[in-house]
Amino acid sequence: MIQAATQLFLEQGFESSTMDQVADAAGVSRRTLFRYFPSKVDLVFPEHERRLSGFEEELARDPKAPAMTRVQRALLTLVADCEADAKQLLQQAQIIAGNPPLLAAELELDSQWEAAIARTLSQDTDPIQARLMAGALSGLTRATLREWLTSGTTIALRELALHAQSLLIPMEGRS
Amino acid sequence: MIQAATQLFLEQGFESSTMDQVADAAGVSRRTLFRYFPSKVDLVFPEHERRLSGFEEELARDPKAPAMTRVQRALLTLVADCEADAKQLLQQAQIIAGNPPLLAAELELDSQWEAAIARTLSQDTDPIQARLMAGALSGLTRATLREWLTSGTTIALRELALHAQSLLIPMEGRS
DNA sequence: TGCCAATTGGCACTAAGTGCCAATTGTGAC
DNA sequence: GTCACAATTGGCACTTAGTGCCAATTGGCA
Repeated sequence: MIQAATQLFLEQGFESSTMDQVADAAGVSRRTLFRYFPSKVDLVFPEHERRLSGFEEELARDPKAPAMTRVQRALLTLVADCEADAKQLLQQAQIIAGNPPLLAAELELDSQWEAAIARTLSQDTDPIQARLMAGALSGLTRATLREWLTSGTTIALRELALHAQSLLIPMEGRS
Repeated sequence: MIQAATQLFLEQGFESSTMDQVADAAGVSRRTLFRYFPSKVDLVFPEHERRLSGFEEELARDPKAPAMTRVQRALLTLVADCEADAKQLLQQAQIIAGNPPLLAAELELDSQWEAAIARTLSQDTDPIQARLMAGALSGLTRATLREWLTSGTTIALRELALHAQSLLIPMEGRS
Protein backbone atom coordinates (compact mmCIF):
# COMPACT_ATOMS: atom_id res chain seq x y z
CA MET A 1 0.00 0.00 0.00
CA ILE A 2 2.80 2.38 0.88
CA GLN A 3 4.39 1.80 -2.44
CA ALA A 4 1.19 2.57 -4.31
CA ALA A 5 0.58 5.63 -2.18
CA THR A 6 4.11 6.95 -2.58
CA GLN A 7 3.95 6.61 -6.31
CA LEU A 8 0.61 8.38 -6.49
CA PHE A 9 1.74 11.18 -4.19
CA LEU A 10 4.88 11.74 -6.24
CA GLU A 11 2.95 11.74 -9.50
CA GLN A 12 0.03 13.97 -8.66
CA GLY A 13 0.77 15.41 -5.25
CA PHE A 14 -0.45 14.53 -1.81
CA GLU A 15 -3.49 16.78 -1.68
CA SER A 16 -4.87 15.82 -5.03
CA SER A 17 -4.60 12.11 -4.42
CA THR A 18 -7.60 10.64 -2.69
CA MET A 19 -7.74 7.63 -0.43
CA ASP A 20 -10.03 6.04 -3.01
CA GLN A 21 -7.28 6.28 -5.58
CA VAL A 22 -4.69 4.87 -3.20
CA ALA A 23 -6.98 2.01 -2.30
CA ASP A 24 -7.60 1.23 -5.96
CA ALA A 25 -3.91 1.43 -6.80
CA ALA A 26 -3.10 -0.88 -3.90
CA GLY A 27 -5.80 -3.33 -4.93
CA VAL A 28 -7.60 -3.10 -1.64
CA SER A 29 -10.79 -1.55 -0.36
CA ARG A 30 -10.90 1.93 1.04
CA ARG A 31 -12.03 0.53 4.36
CA THR A 32 -9.08 -1.83 4.60
CA LEU A 33 -6.67 0.91 3.69
CA PHE A 34 -7.97 2.96 6.60
CA ARG A 35 -7.47 0.01 8.89
CA TYR A 36 -3.77 -0.14 8.16
CA PHE A 37 -3.28 3.63 7.96
CA PRO A 38 -5.72 5.44 10.21
CA SER A 39 -4.95 8.72 8.46
CA LYS A 40 -3.70 9.79 5.09
CA VAL A 41 -0.51 11.30 6.48
CA ASP A 42 0.45 7.97 8.01
CA LEU A 43 1.09 6.80 4.49
CA VAL A 44 3.91 9.30 4.21
CA PHE A 45 5.89 8.37 7.33
CA PRO A 46 5.93 4.58 7.34
CA GLU A 47 9.38 4.20 8.93
CA HIS A 48 8.88 6.64 11.72
CA GLU A 49 7.79 4.27 14.43
CA ARG A 50 10.59 1.86 13.76
CA ARG A 51 13.15 4.66 13.77
CA LEU A 52 11.80 6.11 16.98
CA SER A 53 11.96 2.83 18.85
CA GLY A 54 15.49 2.26 17.58
CA PHE A 55 16.35 5.69 18.89
CA GLU A 56 14.86 4.93 22.28
CA GLU A 57 16.69 1.62 22.50
CA GLU A 58 19.93 3.40 21.81
CA LEU A 59 19.13 5.94 24.52
CA ALA A 60 18.57 3.16 27.03
CA ARG A 61 21.72 1.24 26.18
CA ASP A 62 24.75 1.47 28.44
CA PRO A 63 22.79 3.23 31.18
CA LYS A 64 25.84 3.92 33.32
CA ALA A 65 27.28 6.36 30.83
CA PRO A 66 26.41 10.05 31.24
CA ALA A 67 23.01 10.86 29.81
CA MET A 68 24.37 13.51 27.49
CA THR A 69 26.84 11.06 26.02
CA ARG A 70 24.08 8.56 25.36
CA VAL A 71 21.94 11.23 23.75
CA GLN A 72 24.73 12.29 21.47
CA ARG A 73 25.40 8.69 20.54
CA ALA A 74 21.72 7.98 19.91
CA LEU A 75 21.40 11.04 17.69
CA LEU A 76 24.36 9.89 15.65
CA THR A 77 22.79 6.47 15.32
CA LEU A 78 19.51 8.05 14.27
CA VAL A 79 21.29 10.07 11.66
CA ALA A 80 23.09 7.01 10.39
CA ASP A 81 19.77 5.23 10.19
CA CYS A 82 18.40 8.07 8.10
CA GLU A 83 21.43 7.96 5.86
CA ALA A 84 20.72 4.32 5.15
CA ASP A 85 17.24 5.25 3.95
CA ALA A 86 18.36 8.23 1.91
CA LYS A 87 16.36 7.34 -1.15
CA GLN A 88 13.12 6.88 0.70
CA LEU A 89 13.61 10.03 2.74
CA LEU A 90 14.27 12.05 -0.38
CA GLN A 91 10.98 10.90 -1.84
CA GLN A 92 9.31 11.70 1.43
CA ALA A 93 10.81 15.18 1.41
CA GLN A 94 9.56 15.71 -2.11
CA ILE A 95 6.05 14.75 -1.12
CA ILE A 96 6.12 16.95 1.95
CA ALA A 97 7.63 19.97 0.20
CA GLY A 98 5.39 22.95 0.59
CA ASN A 99 2.56 21.02 2.13
CA PRO A 100 1.73 22.65 5.46
CA PRO A 101 -0.30 19.80 6.96
CA LEU A 102 2.41 17.28 6.11
CA LEU A 103 5.10 19.57 7.39
CA ALA A 104 3.18 19.92 10.60
CA ALA A 105 2.78 16.18 10.91
CA GLU A 106 6.51 15.70 10.43
CA LEU A 107 7.30 18.23 13.12
CA GLU A 108 5.00 16.45 15.48
CA LEU A 109 6.76 13.16 14.87
CA ASP A 110 10.11 14.87 15.40
CA SER A 111 8.88 16.17 18.71
CA GLN A 112 8.78 12.61 19.94
CA TRP A 113 12.55 12.53 19.69
CA GLU A 114 12.63 15.65 21.75
CA ALA A 115 10.50 14.04 24.44
CA ALA A 116 12.73 10.96 24.51
CA ILE A 117 15.83 13.11 24.82
CA ALA A 118 14.27 15.10 27.62
CA ARG A 119 13.42 11.94 29.52
CA THR A 120 16.96 10.69 29.20
CA LEU A 121 18.64 13.93 30.20
CA SER A 122 16.36 14.23 33.20
CA GLN A 123 18.13 11.25 34.72
CA ASP A 124 21.28 13.31 35.18
CA THR A 125 20.14 16.88 35.54
CA ASP A 126 17.45 19.28 36.53
CA PRO A 127 14.32 18.50 34.47
CA ILE A 128 13.89 22.05 33.26
CA GLN A 129 17.44 22.24 32.07
CA ALA A 130 16.94 18.81 30.51
CA ARG A 131 13.92 19.90 28.54
CA LEU A 132 15.63 23.05 27.34
CA MET A 133 18.61 21.06 26.14
CA ALA A 134 16.29 18.55 24.52
CA GLY A 135 14.59 21.37 22.64
CA ALA A 136 17.90 22.70 21.41
CA LEU A 137 19.24 19.27 20.47
CA SER A 138 16.17 18.22 18.58
CA GLY A 139 15.97 21.57 16.80
CA LEU A 140 19.58 21.19 15.85
CA THR A 141 19.11 17.66 14.59
CA ARG A 142 16.01 18.57 12.65
CA ALA A 143 17.93 21.37 10.97
CA THR A 144 20.82 19.03 10.28
CA LEU A 145 18.62 16.49 8.56
CA ARG A 146 16.94 19.24 6.58
CA GLU A 147 20.31 20.47 5.33
CA TRP A 148 21.26 17.00 4.33
CA LEU A 149 17.99 16.46 2.46
CA THR A 150 17.99 19.80 0.67
CA SER A 151 21.54 19.08 -0.46
CA GLY A 152 20.16 16.00 -2.15
CA THR A 153 21.88 13.87 0.50
CA THR A 154 25.27 14.75 -0.96
CA ILE A 155 26.82 16.27 2.16
CA ALA A 156 28.40 14.08 4.83
CA LEU A 157 25.61 13.73 7.33
CA ARG A 158 27.61 12.37 10.22
CA GLU A 159 30.15 15.16 10.03
CA LEU A 160 27.43 17.77 9.92
CA ALA A 161 25.69 16.21 12.90
CA LEU A 162 28.94 16.24 14.86
CA HIS A 163 29.45 19.85 13.94
CA ALA A 164 25.92 20.67 15.02
CA GLN A 165 26.43 18.99 18.36
CA SER A 166 29.60 20.98 18.89
CA LEU A 167 27.54 24.16 18.72
CA LEU A 168 25.68 23.14 21.83
CA ILE A 169 28.30 21.14 23.68
CA PRO A 170 31.38 23.21 22.85
CA MET A 171 34.23 20.79 23.53
CA GLU A 172 33.63 17.11 23.69
CA GLY A 173 35.34 13.96 22.64
CA ARG A 174 35.91 13.96 18.91
CA SER A 175 37.30 10.84 17.33
CA MET B 1 -16.03 34.45 16.64
CA ILE B 2 -12.78 33.62 18.38
CA GLN B 3 -14.36 34.22 21.73
CA ALA B 4 -17.27 31.91 20.95
CA ALA B 5 -14.91 29.29 19.60
CA THR B 6 -12.53 29.48 22.56
CA GLN B 7 -15.36 29.08 25.01
CA LEU B 8 -16.76 26.09 23.14
CA PHE B 9 -13.36 24.45 22.82
CA LEU B 10 -12.68 24.88 26.52
CA GLU B 11 -16.07 23.53 27.48
CA GLN B 12 -16.34 20.48 25.30
CA GLY B 13 -12.96 20.08 23.68
CA PHE B 14 -11.65 20.94 20.26
CA GLU B 15 -12.47 17.69 18.50
CA SER B 16 -16.00 17.41 19.71
CA SER B 17 -16.92 20.96 18.79
CA THR B 18 -18.10 21.35 15.22
CA MET B 19 -17.84 24.35 13.00
CA ASP B 20 -21.64 24.40 12.92
CA GLN B 21 -21.69 24.89 16.67
CA VAL B 22 -19.07 27.61 16.54
CA ALA B 23 -20.97 29.39 13.80
CA ASP B 24 -24.18 29.22 15.78
CA ALA B 25 -22.50 30.42 18.96
CA ALA B 26 -20.93 33.30 17.07
CA GLY B 27 -24.24 34.23 15.47
CA VAL B 28 -22.93 33.84 11.96
CA SER B 29 -23.34 31.36 9.16
CA ARG B 30 -21.01 28.42 8.73
CA ARG B 31 -19.95 29.80 5.36
CA THR B 32 -18.99 33.15 6.80
CA LEU B 33 -17.07 31.52 9.61
CA PHE B 34 -14.99 29.64 7.06
CA ARG B 35 -14.29 32.88 5.24
CA TYR B 36 -12.65 34.40 8.29
CA PHE B 37 -10.98 31.19 9.47
CA PRO B 38 -10.16 28.94 6.54
CA SER B 39 -9.60 26.04 8.90
CA LYS B 40 -10.75 25.02 12.33
CA VAL B 41 -7.27 25.21 13.80
CA ASP B 42 -6.98 28.86 12.78
CA LEU B 43 -9.52 29.58 15.49
CA VAL B 44 -7.01 28.44 18.09
CA PHE B 45 -4.05 30.64 17.09
CA PRO B 46 -5.55 34.05 16.45
CA GLU B 47 -2.55 36.09 17.63
CA HIS B 48 0.08 34.19 15.77
CA GLU B 49 0.32 36.34 12.69
CA ARG B 50 0.55 39.54 14.67
CA ARG B 51 3.23 38.09 16.92
CA LEU B 52 5.22 36.79 13.99
CA SER B 53 5.27 40.13 12.22
CA GLY B 54 6.26 41.85 15.44
CA PHE B 55 9.10 39.38 15.72
CA GLU B 56 10.23 40.04 12.18
CA GLU B 57 10.12 43.80 12.70
CA GLU B 58 12.30 43.40 15.74
CA LEU B 59 14.74 41.28 13.74
CA ALA B 60 14.98 43.97 11.08
CA ARG B 61 15.50 46.83 13.51
CA ASP B 62 18.97 48.27 14.04
CA PRO B 63 20.40 46.38 11.08
CA LYS B 64 23.98 47.36 11.80
CA ALA B 65 24.13 45.34 14.99
CA PRO B 66 25.40 41.75 14.75
CA ALA B 67 22.72 39.39 13.56
CA MET B 68 23.02 37.17 16.61
CA THR B 69 22.48 40.11 18.92
CA ARG B 70 19.36 41.11 17.02
CA VAL B 71 18.05 37.56 17.15
CA GLN B 72 18.57 37.34 20.88
CA ARG B 73 16.87 40.67 21.36
CA ALA B 74 13.95 39.70 19.12
CA LEU B 75 13.46 36.44 21.01
CA LEU B 76 13.36 38.31 24.29
CA THR B 77 10.80 40.69 22.82
CA LEU B 78 8.76 37.75 21.58
CA VAL B 79 8.85 36.19 24.99
CA ALA B 80 7.78 39.45 26.59
CA ASP B 81 4.94 39.64 24.10
CA CYS B 82 3.84 36.19 25.14
CA GLU B 83 4.06 37.12 28.79
CA ALA B 84 1.66 39.97 28.14
CA ASP B 85 -0.86 37.50 26.74
CA ALA B 86 -0.40 34.92 29.47
CA LYS B 87 -4.07 34.39 30.09
CA GLN B 88 -4.91 33.79 26.47
CA LEU B 89 -1.92 31.51 25.94
CA LEU B 90 -2.87 29.43 28.94
CA GLN B 91 -6.32 28.87 27.51
CA GLN B 92 -4.72 28.04 24.20
CA ALA B 93 -2.43 25.53 25.88
CA GLN B 94 -5.39 23.94 27.59
CA ILE B 95 -7.19 23.55 24.29
CA ILE B 96 -4.13 22.14 22.58
CA ALA B 97 -3.20 19.75 25.40
CA GLY B 98 -3.02 16.22 24.10
CA ASN B 99 -4.47 17.05 20.73
CA PRO B 100 -1.99 15.83 18.11
CA PRO B 101 -3.33 17.82 15.16
CA LEU B 102 -3.34 21.03 17.17
CA LEU B 103 0.09 20.30 18.52
CA ALA B 104 1.31 19.77 15.01
CA ALA B 105 -0.25 23.01 13.86
CA GLU B 106 1.45 24.88 16.67
CA LEU B 107 4.82 23.41 15.78
CA GLU B 108 4.35 24.48 12.22
CA LEU B 109 3.64 28.04 13.27
CA ASP B 110 6.71 27.97 15.50
CA SER B 111 8.79 26.88 12.56
CA GLN B 112 8.12 30.26 10.99
CA TRP B 113 10.16 31.83 13.76
CA GLU B 114 12.92 29.43 12.91
CA ALA B 115 12.83 30.49 9.28
CA ALA B 116 12.94 34.16 10.22
CA ILE B 117 15.90 33.57 12.52
CA ALA B 118 17.72 31.63 9.82
CA ARG B 119 17.24 34.45 7.33
CA THR B 120 18.61 36.96 9.79
CA LEU B 121 21.62 34.91 10.82
CA SER B 122 22.45 34.25 7.19
CA GLN B 123 23.35 37.91 6.81
CA ASP B 124 26.39 37.44 9.02
CA THR B 125 27.40 33.82 8.63
CA ASP B 126 27.49 30.77 6.50
CA PRO B 127 23.87 29.82 5.64
CA ILE B 128 24.22 26.24 6.83
CA GLN B 129 25.61 27.33 10.15
CA ALA B 130 22.83 29.92 10.31
CA ARG B 131 20.11 27.35 9.78
CA LEU B 132 21.60 25.01 12.36
CA MET B 133 21.74 27.80 14.91
CA ALA B 134 18.20 28.81 14.02
CA GLY B 135 17.05 25.27 14.65
CA ALA B 136 18.71 25.22 18.04
CA LEU B 137 17.47 28.67 19.03
CA SER B 138 13.90 28.03 18.04
CA GLY B 139 13.93 24.64 19.73
CA LEU B 140 15.27 26.27 22.83
CA THR B 141 12.66 29.02 22.78
CA ARG B 142 9.85 26.57 22.14
CA ALA B 143 10.98 24.57 25.16
CA THR B 144 11.28 27.74 27.22
CA LEU B 145 7.74 28.80 26.46
CA ARG B 146 6.50 25.31 27.17
CA GLU B 147 8.15 25.35 30.60
CA TRP B 148 6.59 28.68 31.34
CA LEU B 149 3.14 27.51 30.30
CA THR B 150 3.27 24.21 32.14
CA SER B 151 4.30 26.09 35.27
CA GLY B 152 1.05 28.00 34.95
CA THR B 153 3.05 31.08 33.90
CA THR B 154 4.43 31.40 37.40
CA ILE B 155 8.11 31.23 36.58
CA ALA B 156 10.03 34.30 35.40
CA LEU B 157 9.92 33.92 31.66
CA ARG B 158 12.57 36.47 30.77
CA GLU B 159 15.09 34.97 33.16
CA LEU B 160 14.47 31.50 31.81
CA ALA B 161 14.84 32.72 28.24
CA LEU B 162 18.15 34.36 29.10
CA HIS B 163 19.30 31.17 30.75
CA ALA B 164 18.26 29.19 27.69
CA GLN B 165 20.19 31.50 25.39
CA SER B 166 23.24 31.10 27.59
CA LEU B 167 23.20 27.39 26.83
CA LEU B 168 23.82 28.08 23.19
CA ILE B 169 25.85 31.28 23.37
CA PRO B 170 27.93 30.56 26.45
CA MET B 171 29.07 34.00 27.59
CA GLU B 172 27.32 37.10 26.44
CA GLY B 173 26.29 40.43 27.86
CA ARG B 174 24.02 39.94 30.85
CA SER B 175 22.44 42.96 32.38
C1' DT C 1 -15.69 -31.30 4.74
C1' DG C 2 -17.16 -28.45 8.42
C1' DC C 3 -16.04 -25.07 12.10
C1' DC C 4 -14.02 -21.03 13.98
C1' DA C 5 -11.44 -16.79 14.04
C1' DA C 6 -9.48 -13.16 11.62
C1' DT C 7 -9.29 -10.28 7.80
C1' DT C 8 -11.68 -7.77 4.36
C1' DG C 9 -15.39 -5.26 2.10
C1' DG C 10 -19.76 -2.61 1.67
C1' DC C 11 -22.66 0.86 3.34
C1' DA C 12 -24.18 4.67 5.68
C1' DC C 13 -22.95 8.41 8.37
C1' DT C 14 -20.46 12.75 10.35
C1' DA C 15 -17.80 16.71 9.67
C1' DA C 16 -14.22 19.80 7.33
C1' DG C 17 -13.59 22.45 3.59
C1' DT C 18 -14.83 24.62 -1.21
C1' DG C 19 -17.25 26.72 -5.24
C1' DC C 20 -21.10 29.09 -6.86
C1' DC C 21 -24.68 32.14 -6.85
C1' DA C 22 -28.42 34.66 -4.59
C1' DA C 23 -29.66 37.74 -0.84
C1' DT C 24 -28.49 41.30 2.23
C1' DT C 25 -26.16 45.23 3.76
C1' DG C 26 -23.58 49.34 3.42
C1' DT C 27 -22.05 53.61 0.73
C1' DG C 28 -21.93 57.43 -2.06
C1' DA C 29 -24.19 60.37 -5.82
C1' DC C 30 -28.05 62.80 -7.10
C1' DG D 1 -35.16 59.67 0.13
C1' DT D 2 -33.73 56.63 -3.45
C1' DC D 3 -31.12 54.73 -6.90
C1' DA D 4 -27.01 52.28 -8.24
C1' DC D 5 -23.05 49.79 -7.10
C1' DA D 6 -19.79 47.20 -4.30
C1' DA D 7 -18.86 44.30 -0.53
C1' DT D 8 -20.28 41.19 2.84
C1' DT D 9 -23.09 37.41 4.08
C1' DG D 10 -25.85 33.27 3.59
C1' DG D 11 -27.64 29.02 1.40
C1' DC D 12 -26.78 24.97 -1.08
C1' DA D 13 -24.63 21.32 -3.13
C1' DC D 14 -20.51 18.88 -3.52
C1' DT D 15 -15.95 16.41 -2.43
C1' DT D 16 -13.22 13.90 0.73
C1' DA D 17 -11.26 12.17 5.27
C1' DG D 18 -12.47 9.35 8.73
C1' DT D 19 -15.61 6.00 11.60
C1' DG D 20 -19.02 2.42 13.11
C1' DC D 21 -21.44 -1.55 12.02
C1' DC D 22 -22.32 -5.70 10.07
C1' DA D 23 -21.99 -9.05 6.29
C1' DA D 24 -18.89 -11.58 3.29
C1' DT D 25 -14.61 -13.76 2.56
C1' DT D 26 -10.56 -16.03 3.67
C1' DG D 27 -7.38 -19.03 6.15
C1' DG D 28 -6.14 -22.50 9.44
C1' DC D 29 -7.38 -26.74 11.67
C1' DA D 30 -9.72 -30.86 13.48
